[in-house]
Amino acid sequence: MSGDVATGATLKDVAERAGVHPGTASRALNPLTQGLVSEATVRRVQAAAKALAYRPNSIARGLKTNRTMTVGIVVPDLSNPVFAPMVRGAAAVLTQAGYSSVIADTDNDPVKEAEAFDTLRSRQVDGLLVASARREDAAVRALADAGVPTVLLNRRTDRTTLPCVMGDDVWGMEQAVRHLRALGHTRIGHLSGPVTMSTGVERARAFRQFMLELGGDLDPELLEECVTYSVGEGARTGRLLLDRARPTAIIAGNDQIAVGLLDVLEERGLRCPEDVSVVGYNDMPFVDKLSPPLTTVHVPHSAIGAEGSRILLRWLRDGASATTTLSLGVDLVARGSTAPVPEAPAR
Amino acid sequence: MSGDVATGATLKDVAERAGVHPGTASRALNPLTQGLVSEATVRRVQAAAKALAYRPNSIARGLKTNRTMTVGIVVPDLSNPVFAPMVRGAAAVLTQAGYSSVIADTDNDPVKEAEAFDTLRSRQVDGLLVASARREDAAVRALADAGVPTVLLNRRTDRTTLPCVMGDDVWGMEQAVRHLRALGHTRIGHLSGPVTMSTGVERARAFRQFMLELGGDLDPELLEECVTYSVGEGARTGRLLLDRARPTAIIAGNDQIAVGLLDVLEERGLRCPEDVSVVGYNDMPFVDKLSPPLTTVHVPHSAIGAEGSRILLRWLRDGASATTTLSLGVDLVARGSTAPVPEAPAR
DNA sequence: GTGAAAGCGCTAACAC
DNA sequence: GTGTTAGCGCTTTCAC
Repeated sequence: MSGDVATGATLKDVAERAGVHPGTASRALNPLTQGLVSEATVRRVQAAAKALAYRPNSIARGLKTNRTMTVGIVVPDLSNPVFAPMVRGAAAVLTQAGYSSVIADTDNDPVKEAEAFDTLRSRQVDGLLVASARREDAAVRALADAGVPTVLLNRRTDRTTLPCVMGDDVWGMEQAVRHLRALGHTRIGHLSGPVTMSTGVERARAFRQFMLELGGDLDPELLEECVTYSVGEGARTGRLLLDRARPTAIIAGNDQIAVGLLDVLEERGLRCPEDVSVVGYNDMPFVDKLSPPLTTVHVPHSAIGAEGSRILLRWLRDGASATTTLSLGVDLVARGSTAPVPEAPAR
Repeated sequence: MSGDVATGATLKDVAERAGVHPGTASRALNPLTQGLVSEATVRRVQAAAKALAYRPNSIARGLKTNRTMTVGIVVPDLSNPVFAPMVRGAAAVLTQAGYSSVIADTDNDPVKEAEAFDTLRSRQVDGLLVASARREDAAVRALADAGVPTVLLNRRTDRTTLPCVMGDDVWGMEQAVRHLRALGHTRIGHLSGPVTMSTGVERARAFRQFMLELGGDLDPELLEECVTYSVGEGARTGRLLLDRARPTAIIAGNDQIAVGLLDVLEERGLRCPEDVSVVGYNDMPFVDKLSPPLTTVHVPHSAIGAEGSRILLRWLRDGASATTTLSLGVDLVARGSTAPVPEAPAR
């Protein structure tokens, strides 16, 4: 018998046992070509396959068909609560369609990202789901130029024709500003995300737009930029902002930044929401359990992964991309960290 | 030229361009066999490879060498903050060693777990990292029987010889009980994890052991079992426990359960930690920001993934498992949810 | 030091 | 309906 225990029986073994040619066995086992084979043979082959615990070697199949039924998923940081659900949503759809998911974590490092693309292409993945794109991303551009089926998740590159699925940042920010304006706030600060990422600039741009439209104070003093999406940066920029301005409310670029800001507020003896209202972005797990529970914009991360996968699957099936940018709906979730503007100015 | 844009040049193309035989090109490109080829040829081949942006087809290599340099990682739920860092830690070590990680999310479903194993073996993964094992797990047993290199993470099966890396549950629980006893608590409840999982029973067993050793009230009234590790189950069992007993402290099977319990405490008008102290388990991200900040046992999930990968890698290299069970150190992190036992009994 | 040739396990075009 | 054949891209004996 060929093949060791872990490797298992080969198609040739099955064919031999069923007394047919390997080609016939192949046809009998493949649902699509099964019709070309007599029913009796199909049964015999299937019985043999079962008896030998035959497990098709999909790698050999891939070599022949030039399709591996594998998709690469590239994320900047899997332990970030934003990306794990995205991967999960993607993997669920892909598995359903018979695809496997190869994961690569770039650790927010452009070099590692490029290496990941290389490795993944070496492995002949049929397509790529990329959540790690920066606005200027040579590696992603190379992917696009090479014609590798690729769908961007959550973040997009500037001037790219690659399909992209993301939360609707403009609508999310509109809801945030509207909510705060409705509570009477005009002095609203913004701790924006990194300018190197589309989410950072697009939310910041939308912030300015709606402050203008909805009549808030568009004071440059109230704007601060985080270098990364992190608690530490939220604290750093929070201090900077509070040092020179007296906002009654602050919108953070994401929930981590908001958490850092909350720490700073406490450190300064400022109460949230009595003195300063805070709005986050993403609605990470358990931010509803913070004190105060965080008002934030809920983004359907799992759906982003799932929809991205569907677009990629369609691309793979039809052989052509649909250059869609899909903006998924987001919802402001009002919780305890926002309240009406205080009578007297803060501090 | 063979191969389309996305597929790229093949080894044959490189050989042609360098004016050598494909076999020679193969040797020239492989660091291990490079010595067999003249330096001049090596340079010519490398130049050709570079010029054609040659990307070795690792799937073809795998077919020949019977190694895919791929590891399957199976988790019950990637969006659970416990497993994402574990996968990340594993992937980092594996990538470093030249392996890719294929992820499978079983959604806590034994059927999906078995299917995942099947798919992964079909794909000829060289080994498996399994974090979804239940105590009785036929699929995992089949893996072990088949001799598939497999390392269990975080949870183990009963009577298995498979190597396993986990946090030291006994030591974690000892610290939890000791901490509470030191604060004067004797009426300590336990909302244990599912009995179907090793972590559930082992923590519960350790709880009983140390309550005995350290002189707590080992009253069956103070014990409750969760069916899943979830906020909902924490709330359900929390209500049950509080309905019939008056603990001054409760140790939860994990942080999610603790969060559910915290909700119930509030719903009953019981203050934490003044009336009831609460201890969680895992130290999920942001439980330090809860109100009160959760005292919990920190488990090094990322290290579990990393160490598990190292054991698997060694197995793959040496061709034999070392049947280790590696218990990684854990640390109780005392925060605001635990306090000295109140003078008057709770409620 | 390099070329020739076989073959990993499978599929697909072509016979019969 | 089923067998035959070729070959996916690579590695690896075996010659020379």
